[in-house]
Amino acid sequence: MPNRFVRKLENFEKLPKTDRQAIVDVCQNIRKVAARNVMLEPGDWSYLFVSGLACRYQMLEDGTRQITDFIVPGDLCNGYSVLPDSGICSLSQCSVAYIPRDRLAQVMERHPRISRAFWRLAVAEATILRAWTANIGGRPADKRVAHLLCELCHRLCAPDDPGSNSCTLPLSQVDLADATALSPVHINRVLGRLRERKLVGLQRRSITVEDLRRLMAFGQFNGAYLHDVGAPA
Amino acid sequence: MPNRFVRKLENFEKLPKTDRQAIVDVCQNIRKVAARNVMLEPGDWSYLFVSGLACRYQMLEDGTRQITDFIVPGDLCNGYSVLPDSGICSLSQCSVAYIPRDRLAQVMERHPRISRAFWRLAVAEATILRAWTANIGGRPADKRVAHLLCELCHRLCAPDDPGSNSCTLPLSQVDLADATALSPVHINRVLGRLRERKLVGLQRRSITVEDLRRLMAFGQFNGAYLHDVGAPA
DNA sequence: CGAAAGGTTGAAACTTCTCAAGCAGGGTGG
DNA sequence: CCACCCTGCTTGAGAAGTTTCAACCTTTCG
Repeated sequence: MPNRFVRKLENFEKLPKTDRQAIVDVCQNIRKVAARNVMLEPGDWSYLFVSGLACRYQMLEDGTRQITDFIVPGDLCNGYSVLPDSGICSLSQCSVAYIPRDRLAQVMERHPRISRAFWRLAVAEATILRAWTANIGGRPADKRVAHLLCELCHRLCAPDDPGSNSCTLPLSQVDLADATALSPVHINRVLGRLRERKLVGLQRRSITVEDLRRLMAFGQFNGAYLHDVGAPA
Repeated sequence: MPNRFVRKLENFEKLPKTDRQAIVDVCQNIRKVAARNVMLEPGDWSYLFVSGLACRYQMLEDGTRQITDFIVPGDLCNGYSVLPDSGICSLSQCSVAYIPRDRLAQVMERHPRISRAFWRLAVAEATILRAWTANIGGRPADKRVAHLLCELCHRLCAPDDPGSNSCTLPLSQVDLADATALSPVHINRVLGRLRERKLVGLQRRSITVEDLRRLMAFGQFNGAYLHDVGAPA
């Protein structure tokens, strides 16, 4: 199950078998979390997401919820940066490996390579966050939405079906609005236009990317910044 | 000189003297970079910023420049995430320690604690990036500008003068526009209003925060997310 | 001295938001 | 099984915030 995490780490740092095993060992305590559940980032546990989709968000002073990033299988959430008014919310049903904080520290102590891989991974994730900022700050609504959907497809769907040109995302329109910093009403209109062009399909609580390649062109999406994190094996 | 970096790392992980020394040793090759210089993130070097202010940016398809974060003394830029259309630009004169990539790898190999501290630091920086997203996505222009200025003051000025209530930032209005995702014209008007309220002062290529405490209240700034990185010793 | 860069100001245009009302589906209790 | 409610989606119209265009000014620099 945590293979995907190991695979991701090995994008950065080839790990000897003992290191890989150490990671697998530490990920035994897996639990299911229902969709639409707020998961407080706890002080003593780290989360390794095994399946499902979640998002990190921040509440602003005026009651707005800003989603700051999505969490996909193979992502590690260490509760170090617990802030008031921020949290993690599952969007679909997720399974999550709960890792005691001190065991993780122990593993890093004993396997320096893992520490370094963690660092590289964190740096790569920062690149994704910057692309998010650029997307929200710089692109008009329709391309912004398209770009975000493309990112999610790549991070979420690609590993299971590399050549896939379509992918269903468990997002409500309000979720998308909070992620793109647009109003739900506007999101609805933008999605309507994307649907007219047969780029996406809309369901009650999910959005299907029908033609990923054309959507990428439309949203000027270049996946280089994903740094192959989560790419097919 | 790199003391500030060590100090930052030790926010996360107490380092033995040998580790601290290893970092200092690796930071000997210091060069000056003039203001307004594009510094390509090179493949073989890491940069440790010692003094000055720089920014990371990303060019978008329509020619917009989006600044995604600021780089302050004590920040480490490892060129791993070199992307097309993104780069680093000095805003003031900077001094930068150039560190050969392989030496840094070596240091991490020999000093596992340093790797772990690097990881923690990268995670903390991600928190700052998320706050940036939330700021751009969620706040109206005036508060957004105020918030950004507050962040910069905290990261840039505080270490030198903890209790300071004012601080001069080497930013042109266009820089601020690119950082906040607002047009230069609008930035100009917003700054005009902040000046009327005696919150900031405007110079030709710099902005002075005159009353940081009031500006923080106005921009609803809570520095918790800075995670004490760069905080006074 | 001229040119370039940064800043200032006004007016019109545009994107996006808000408010408001209405519809559809899915689950629940009667 | 139906009525109901709740959530999520849809649509229209007016309002707001922000952008664009354009002109002009000021300072710096070559």
